[in-house]
Amino acid sequence: MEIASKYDPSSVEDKWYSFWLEKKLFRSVPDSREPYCIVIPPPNVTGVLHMGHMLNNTIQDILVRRARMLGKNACWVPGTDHASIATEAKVVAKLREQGIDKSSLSREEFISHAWEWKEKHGGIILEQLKKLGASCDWERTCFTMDEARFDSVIDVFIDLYNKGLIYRGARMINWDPKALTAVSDEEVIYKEVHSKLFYVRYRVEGAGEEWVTIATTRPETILGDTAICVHPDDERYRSLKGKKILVPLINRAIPVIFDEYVDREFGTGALKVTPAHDINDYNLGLKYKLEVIDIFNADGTISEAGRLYTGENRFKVRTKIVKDLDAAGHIVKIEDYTNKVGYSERTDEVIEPRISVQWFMKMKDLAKPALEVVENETVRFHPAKYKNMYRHWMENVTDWCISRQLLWGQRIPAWHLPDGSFVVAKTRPEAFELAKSRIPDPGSRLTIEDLKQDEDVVDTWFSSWLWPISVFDGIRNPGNPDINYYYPTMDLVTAPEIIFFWVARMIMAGLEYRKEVPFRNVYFTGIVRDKQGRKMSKSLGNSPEPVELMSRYGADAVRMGMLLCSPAGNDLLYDDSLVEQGRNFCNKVWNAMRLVKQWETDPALEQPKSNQVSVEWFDSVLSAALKDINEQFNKYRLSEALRDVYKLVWDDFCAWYLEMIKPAYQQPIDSKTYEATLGFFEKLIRLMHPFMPFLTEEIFHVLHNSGEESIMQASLPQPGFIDEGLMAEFEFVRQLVMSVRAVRSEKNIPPKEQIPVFIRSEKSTGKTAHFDDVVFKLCNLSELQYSPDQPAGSVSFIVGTTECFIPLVQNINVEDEIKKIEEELSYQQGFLVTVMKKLDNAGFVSNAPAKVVEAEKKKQADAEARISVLTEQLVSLRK
RNA sequence: GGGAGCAUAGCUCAGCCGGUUCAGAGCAUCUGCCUUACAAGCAGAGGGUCACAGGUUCGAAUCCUGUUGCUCCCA
Repeated sequence: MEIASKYDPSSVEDKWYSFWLEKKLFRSVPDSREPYCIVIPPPNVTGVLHMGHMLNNTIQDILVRRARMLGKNACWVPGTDHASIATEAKVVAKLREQGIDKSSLSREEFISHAWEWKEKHGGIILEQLKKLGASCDWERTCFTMDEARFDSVIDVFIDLYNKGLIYRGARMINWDPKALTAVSDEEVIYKEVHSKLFYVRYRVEGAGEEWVTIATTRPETILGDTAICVHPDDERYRSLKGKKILVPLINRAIPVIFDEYVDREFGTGALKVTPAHDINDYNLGLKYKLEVIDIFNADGTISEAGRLYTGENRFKVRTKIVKDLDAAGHIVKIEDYTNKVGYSERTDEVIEPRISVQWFMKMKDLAKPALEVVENETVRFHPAKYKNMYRHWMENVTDWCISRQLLWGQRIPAWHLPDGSFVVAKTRPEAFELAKSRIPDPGSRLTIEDLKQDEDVVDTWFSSWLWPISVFDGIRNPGNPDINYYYPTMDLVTAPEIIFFWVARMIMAGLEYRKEVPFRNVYFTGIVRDKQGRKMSKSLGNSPEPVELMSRYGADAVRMGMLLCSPAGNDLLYDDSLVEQGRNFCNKVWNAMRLVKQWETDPALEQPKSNQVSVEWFDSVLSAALKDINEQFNKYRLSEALRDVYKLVWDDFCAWYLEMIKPAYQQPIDSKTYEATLGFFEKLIRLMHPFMPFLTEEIFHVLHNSGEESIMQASLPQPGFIDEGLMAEFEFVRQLVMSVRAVRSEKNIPPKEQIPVFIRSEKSTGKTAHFDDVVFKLCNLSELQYSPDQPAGSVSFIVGTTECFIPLVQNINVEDEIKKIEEELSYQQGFLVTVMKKLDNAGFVSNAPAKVVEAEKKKQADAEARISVLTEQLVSLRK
């Protein structure tokens, strides 16, 4: 059978994914094994797979596949979230294309359109994840709006309301004038913008030509001004005491207030106060009981209350009002200015601070225990530096605005009564009962139809924070077998940017509803950027299309490429060369398989000593590597673990071991070595499987079958005996071989030409005792001799402290040799000086630990030995 | 404005509790090879004042202070 010399992932990947599905190898149900569970950070139904998902889900798959091979009952629960703002925007846009206006539809009609949209587009990402090899238990796929998750949200809302943790009230909130909804503090992105600082003078009432000048970036809000504020100690404004100021253009008289809040250095030291449109002004307003004039409509146009420019857009009005103010003589000057402006995360619209009646969740009490479990490492962060950020947020947490003025989502289970009060209950009849019980008059005329359900829905994150519980239906059925078995989950893999949106709140929910953290470890991935360090985005067009990338290079290659360069929490600068490296590695493994596969065994053949020692050596190398890799995984250093695997397979196995045991062309190999090699190979592909599932499954089946149907059912290899002595001995051999190769390369001796090598030593202390034959083979020697003398006409080199020689047929260039040795000598002498400096230092010898002093003494001895060898060589060369 | 983090080879990073021939890895670069598994490969080579300035110490890439530059988070 001819095996292609290039690995072709396209002929392999779909085949094995279908196989895994067919055999239900991703399926998990509770049993007596130890559980290992990950819940997917639910991607948003409006999204398509991007490079960030690729990285994130690759890591999850590695963890899950590894856990499975460690004998755990591994369960990876997939799902999506409903993304109320984003989805609603998509649906509105689609309806508009069809000529349908959202406002012409009833709530129910709109929601049925949204469901239709979700059914059509909502599963795209999950399908794409299958290409990546994601071993999710697809039978468990959840959605934040399906029945169990929907009900859980409602139940939790009611419960928290009854516990007094949810309240309704008028507060300054972040208003998105495009989506026409409130958003939480976390959904506001502050961006630096170049704007203008306008100096506007206001006339002081009654007093002829007395003016006060304020500085503002938002002159349009002048229409909502209800006070001017200055610092009580500011000499400049002493005279304003008891006076009134006239708002320009509309001549409303407003008071002057004195408060230390004002920064005297900023602008003119006088501040216009617009309580309806700025959070700080709002607080001043509360303090001084100022009038609140809301000059904006929900869509960001000026309202009737503004008196001028009614119905016009806020930004257009800014230009207009400046012109009008200038014409009326109110503009003093205009400066360029850089400030930070809040934008809506979802719509990129400039956020309008607005006073509005909304639903809030009290965070302080929930935050406290949630901080505690991270501080005491019940939940571990990887990397740990994110604890700082988490702590800072938790200690300064503000109440969470959870209501959204949207239709797509869980409608708030509050029922308003005609008298303006409300009750919170799951159903209308329940609400009615509750309402009746509140009314003191039994003969009340209240009917069930009088109840009006709140129009708002809850924030999508109010679904997501329950995810680790709700995917197992643990809110509605807290004692069910799934939740008891799988919760708490083990690892969560997510991006640091949602540490507050999601991670913090999941921990709160877990502690509140299960009295137990939702996961043990949080692995923070980096952000995937392009080569220039820019975030990948659609508008920049700097992101490769993941599915296309996988079909070009293979999913295994992409997985490797992504992971190789992304230690936890570090951003990954994506470049195709990373994926190429992954592809090349796959090909390397493939070709190693081809090599081994083509060997013929001869049962009559004895195992040569060199093969026996090679097998023993690699066995130790493998064990040592497995030990290291286990440790890397324990520390969640996945990228480093992969690097170790890469080195083990490519360098130690392919470049050294296979070359050591490789039979001559078309010669058979002894069966003992062959079997050992197959054993190694299988251990290696099992080790590699979590990283590159497809290639390893293919090779697993090509090589031989150890009984399991799939590599997924095989166990992960574990370290055995490590022969340190043998490994150290081989290090000398490795150095020797590399030196001989270097000489060959330098002297242009063709690889095919056999050469002799002499080692200055007594045979009895042969440096390569166990490996003589290996050296012979790897260096293509004609002879390997141990001798106390230097042969004539030879070049020399030093391995460790041992002198070696290669006699040359051609004349050696004495000058070149001398120069080389002199350089080496001067390096060694310099080195010796630094070592002696330490050893001559009484402080060092008396203070440093004995081990360190010993090491320095060894350095001294080695350096001296080498210096003497080099000196001798110089003497003999100069003869 | 408040907080956190980072600065090591051309690039991306590792380097733990200060001490092993400690200045490393991968990629990239350069040189030579189509050597019967692999040119998606093999062999070899060059490349760094560990941001800067002080300090602690017998000893600092590592600990402390300051400076500069960059990044992130929060308001």
